[in-house]
Amino acid sequence: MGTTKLDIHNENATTIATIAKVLAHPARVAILQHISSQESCICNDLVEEIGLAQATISQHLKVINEAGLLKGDYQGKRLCYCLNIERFQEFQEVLNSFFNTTTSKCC
Amino acid sequence: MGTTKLDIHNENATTIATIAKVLAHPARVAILQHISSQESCICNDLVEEIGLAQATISQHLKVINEAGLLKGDYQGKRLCYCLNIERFQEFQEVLNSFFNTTTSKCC
DNA sequence: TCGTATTATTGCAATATTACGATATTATGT
DNA sequence: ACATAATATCGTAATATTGCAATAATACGA
Repeated sequence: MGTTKLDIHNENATTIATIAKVLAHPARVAILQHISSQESCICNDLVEEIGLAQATISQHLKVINEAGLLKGDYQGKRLCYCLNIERFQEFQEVLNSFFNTTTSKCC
Repeated sequence: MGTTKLDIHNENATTIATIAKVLAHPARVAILQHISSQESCICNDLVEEIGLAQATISQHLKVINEAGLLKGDYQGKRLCYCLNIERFQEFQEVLNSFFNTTTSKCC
């Protein structure tokens, strides 16, 4: 008991849920916004900006990265994560497709 | 430890995360899709459709309802939940606003 | 190569979520 | 009011997520 029954749901619903899950934590949303606002992203800045421990930020970044939302590159001594805007737009399209095909014919 | 530090994040990020959280489970996405596809929604149908126990469906419905996504109304003997399309579109707008203001200037 | 600075990983603790059976509640028809 | 059908809530168990300190790994400059 307690395990999410991913297998019983249709692929579309699972895809949408997976995407939404990445955005389902304010720290990750804030990280994405911060990355977006910078020319380059330095984790240490994030620690100050978001107000969580370095280890926690690193974990959230991992989730974001595993979702394909980061393009990693090194800049000088510091690791630079950048937003994978193509993948990000893909997220937007999937969600918009869900919103646009979900209507109300009742009440 | 372990508690989500909601308070430290900006209101915007928290709003987006809260909305995303509702969609972050395939059962809830599937429920929304099913409600959308029907003229009326009966929980018992959902149990068959989604493949989860009645109690579990009821719990997910509660989450969806507390997010303001349902307009409840009774139809005969059976409780009829309908999609609150205005609120649903609000969700879409909030997420789109996030997507549209999050860009990439790096890499 | 060595020291330093930065990021990732590990280990652990606490809270949150998910799921379901059992039970309570509620609405409807008789 | 009573029986029935449908939905909500409670209690419990299991998994998932979040968070951080400590530690490991990595990149860079001297």
